[in-house]
Amino acid sequence: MDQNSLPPIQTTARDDAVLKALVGFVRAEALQPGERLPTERILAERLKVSRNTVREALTRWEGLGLVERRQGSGTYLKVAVSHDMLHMPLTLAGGNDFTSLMQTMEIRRALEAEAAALCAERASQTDIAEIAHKLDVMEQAFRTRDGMSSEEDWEFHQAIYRASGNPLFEQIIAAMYELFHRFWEHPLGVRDFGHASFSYHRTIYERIAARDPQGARAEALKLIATVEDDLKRGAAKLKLSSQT
Amino acid sequence: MDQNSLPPIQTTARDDAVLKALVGFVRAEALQPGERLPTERILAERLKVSRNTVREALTRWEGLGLVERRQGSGTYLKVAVSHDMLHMPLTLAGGNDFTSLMQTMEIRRALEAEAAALCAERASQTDIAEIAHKLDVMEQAFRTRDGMSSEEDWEFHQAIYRASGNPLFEQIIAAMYELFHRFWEHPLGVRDFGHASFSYHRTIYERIAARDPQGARAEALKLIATVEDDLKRGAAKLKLSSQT
DNA sequence: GTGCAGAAATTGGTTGGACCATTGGACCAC
DNA sequence: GTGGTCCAATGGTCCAACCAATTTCTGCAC
Repeated sequence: MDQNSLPPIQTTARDDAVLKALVGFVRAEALQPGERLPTERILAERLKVSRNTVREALTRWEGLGLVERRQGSGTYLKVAVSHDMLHMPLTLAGGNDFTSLMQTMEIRRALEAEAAALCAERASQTDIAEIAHKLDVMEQAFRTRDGMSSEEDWEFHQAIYRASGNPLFEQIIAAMYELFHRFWEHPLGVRDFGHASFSYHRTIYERIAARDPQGARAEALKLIATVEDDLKRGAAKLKLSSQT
Repeated sequence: MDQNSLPPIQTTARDDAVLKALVGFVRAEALQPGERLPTERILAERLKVSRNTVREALTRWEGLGLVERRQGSGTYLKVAVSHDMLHMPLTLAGGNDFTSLMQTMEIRRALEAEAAALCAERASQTDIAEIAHKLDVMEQAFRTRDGMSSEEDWEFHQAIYRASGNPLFEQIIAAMYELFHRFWEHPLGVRDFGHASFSYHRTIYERIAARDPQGARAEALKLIATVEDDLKRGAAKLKLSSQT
């Protein structure tokens, strides 16, 4: 017998109903990320539920990163929402040692290479222009500030993930990046980090623009390899003892 | 100056504090997944916060899938928690359709290949024996039940992820796999699925046992490719219209 | 008019208390 | 045993008020 043919009955789903209504509202008003949603009090009144229920629903959305709440200001949409969204919350048992750091780099290596290849296959001309622009900005920042271009660097990579046509790349690598940063800016410092990988950004871009998936993948792998080397060298220099 | 050395002061973070305390409680009591947490009323009293605040905190955990609430019964732990968890809520626009499924397959392709390669490099003899065992079980199940070996199949892959030495592979792919199943068992049915990919399991194992990272990666890619083909064919057969 | 300090309104965060709906066990009649 | 009934425990919802951060308005000094 198929278990799915007899799903458990849903007796109460107030807050789910609130979220559904909210999705409808966002659609109807064509709200964009960054815009403010109605007040909790207004929502409660309009939807004929208690403010408490509204808050539980919004808390869930906040936990999923869909909205941001600012006390005294309001609740703001962070990403586009739709009624057929699928949530896949994933919690990682992150460590703070060097081993964990290298583990995030292994994930990033796999995804970065694939994203670059897919991007070379599927990016539109607009996408490529956007990537080129981010590259220019990054190189400019790199020269004027001599190496301190982590923010612009990141934006360049994000543009590639977006152009890959698969939003999961950006989401997963962003999580890795956060884990990465927790460790990296602190014990290692930013110093001359990034010099070695600099030139590969342009070569990746060139392979993408040339519609060469395998080339893009190869260049991305080279870039990640230099980053990993930098990390290993930095960690060795600091005599980190956690690499068991 | 390092921004991390001067974190913004948290004047209100009651519910975060509640969750932190709860992590401590789970650790102290060595609670296992499936066990029941204290009641909301008790938590509120013990932590000297209002029950509403406790509820907001638990709502967040529930949204992240860490905990399950059953009215009239209690709140139950679903997964192991720790204080250095990293939450990575992934959101797919497009829900239950074929596009989302293919997007998860792209992620899996990237990670599966990397995991197989790392496994070939780093697996211990014990790991390899374990993988061989899972492979035998799977092949046995495949022959006796003629294709219905999804459970054993999955265990084989998990053994590889574990032997890669990086737990992130298993965690991330597991999330993808869950979505995969939700779609695959229901609209597509299990039918003759898996026949095409069957032989690659053994070839992957052979490359791993031979310590051949590139070979293992190549075989893993072939396996994923056949799975993707199967999915496309199955979806086409069902005349799914969501592949825009 | 301009600029700025302080008041007032707005908005999310928290509290405490009440009641409802579901669950699961205890108890009872048969 | 079987089936039902009752009851206490527990999560779900509601209300009304107040706190804290933010934004907006107001009015005064210049």
